[in-house]
Amino acid sequence: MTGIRAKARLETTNEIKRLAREQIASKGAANLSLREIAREMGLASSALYRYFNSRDELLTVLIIESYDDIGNMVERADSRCPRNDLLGRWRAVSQSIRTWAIENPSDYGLIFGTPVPGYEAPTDTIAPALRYTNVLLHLLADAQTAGCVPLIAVPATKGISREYKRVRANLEIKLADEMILAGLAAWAALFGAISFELFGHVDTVFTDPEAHFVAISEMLGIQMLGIK
Amino acid sequence: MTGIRAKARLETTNEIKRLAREQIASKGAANLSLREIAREMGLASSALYRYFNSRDELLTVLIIESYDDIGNMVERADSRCPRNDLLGRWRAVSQSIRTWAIENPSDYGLIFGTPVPGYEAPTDTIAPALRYTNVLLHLLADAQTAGCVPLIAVPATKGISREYKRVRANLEIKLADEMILAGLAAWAALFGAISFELFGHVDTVFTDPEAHFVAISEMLGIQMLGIK
DNA sequence: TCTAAAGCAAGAGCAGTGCTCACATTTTGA
DNA sequence: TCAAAATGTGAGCACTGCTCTTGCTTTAGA
Repeated sequence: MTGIRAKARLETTNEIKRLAREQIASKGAANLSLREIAREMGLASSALYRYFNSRDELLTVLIIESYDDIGNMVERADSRCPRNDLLGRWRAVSQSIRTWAIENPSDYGLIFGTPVPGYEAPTDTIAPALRYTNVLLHLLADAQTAGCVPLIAVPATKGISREYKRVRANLEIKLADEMILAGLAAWAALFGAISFELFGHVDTVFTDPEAHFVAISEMLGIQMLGIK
Repeated sequence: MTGIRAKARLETTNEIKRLAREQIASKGAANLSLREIAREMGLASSALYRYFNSRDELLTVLIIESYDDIGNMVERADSRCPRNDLLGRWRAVSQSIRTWAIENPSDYGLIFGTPVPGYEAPTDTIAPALRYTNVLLHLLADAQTAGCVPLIAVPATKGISREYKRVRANLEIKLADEMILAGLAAWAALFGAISFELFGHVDTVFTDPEAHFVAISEMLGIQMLGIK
């Protein structure tokens, strides 16, 4: 039997992660201190290295868990809506992304903020990071199937059709040019708005950032799904 | 005469800032090390504190300079256009922001990326941070005066009119609700698109990110200025 | 059941960080 | 000329991540 020790190891590992999350929430990911965790647990700092090889490894584990978290969240938000209620699905998806971002600001910063030079996100993070994007892609595909046409057409600029042909090839979903443009623009606006809010560029302007976010999301949905 | 010393002080200050920018570009703002700067300059680390009271103060100065830099750029781009060529001004403004971001990626990251943990932006940064935003605001005001109405109206969501009333009061420019929403949404989309491009979220998809950016900007201009 | 191996914890130690302070030295301006 | 202000030094404090040796305890196999 691998009894006592295995169980203790699991508990210790979880306790480390729990305290790490607490620290990240209160003082930011960059100020995560292994020594402080050890102190709080009544351990020698060196003992932690039996459980995580480095500070970065601990961070990576937490990040992956978060990615799966947002993936789950977005997928569930989407699937709770009737499949033909496209605007409702868009609302649910955009709202769930913002909620997650606000609840996990440091994770959001790690994913969508300034890349840390030298820190290479391990390949383990790529797959979970794509889950929420796929939700949008399927939403766009369903919209196109339902006959939706974005309100604003693709402006005639050189090179665009060639670029979007490449996108279509990569994505394996045959989206029209205007749908690609509308989708990417909405995506950019969504994360732009969240970044502004989270990184403190609008906090002097708004008292109720959620109301503003909802309005933006609403507008994007109308444009993207071609609702008049 | 305040000769030799004043000149030397200016040179030393500039050298510190130069090396700091170098470090930020290569290792990220979070890993900016005053001791390393001192080492590279052949100074005692304590000597740097004659020029900047703290690491945070150095960061603040760099941030303010960056804000002024982008502010200048955007203001000049705008002023080079005929005042009544609204779409032309929007094109110039959005294009100049992207250009600046690409030419100064680490400065862009410093301002619009993940905030440096523990760093609290002092009030000195507010004024320069508003310069580039004011350009957009005046553009919106001119558009409204010219009779432009955004293509997509404000969706009826609770709290929005109250929020935008506050915005109007703060900004001293009487913009209609739909103009505020359209402007802020365009603003968010712009910086969202640039962040995606700069922080490496689309580099596997596009070979010509500029073409895509122009298309987005074009679409936003049409929506915002109500061009049919 | 006894024993060798593997797992775990401790504590000293290294190299790094921001920052302070007492102390010299140099330049300035009255 | 001479005191005051500006500048640079080096030691030192409290903190960090991480390594390594040492000793103890649980585990698994003969």
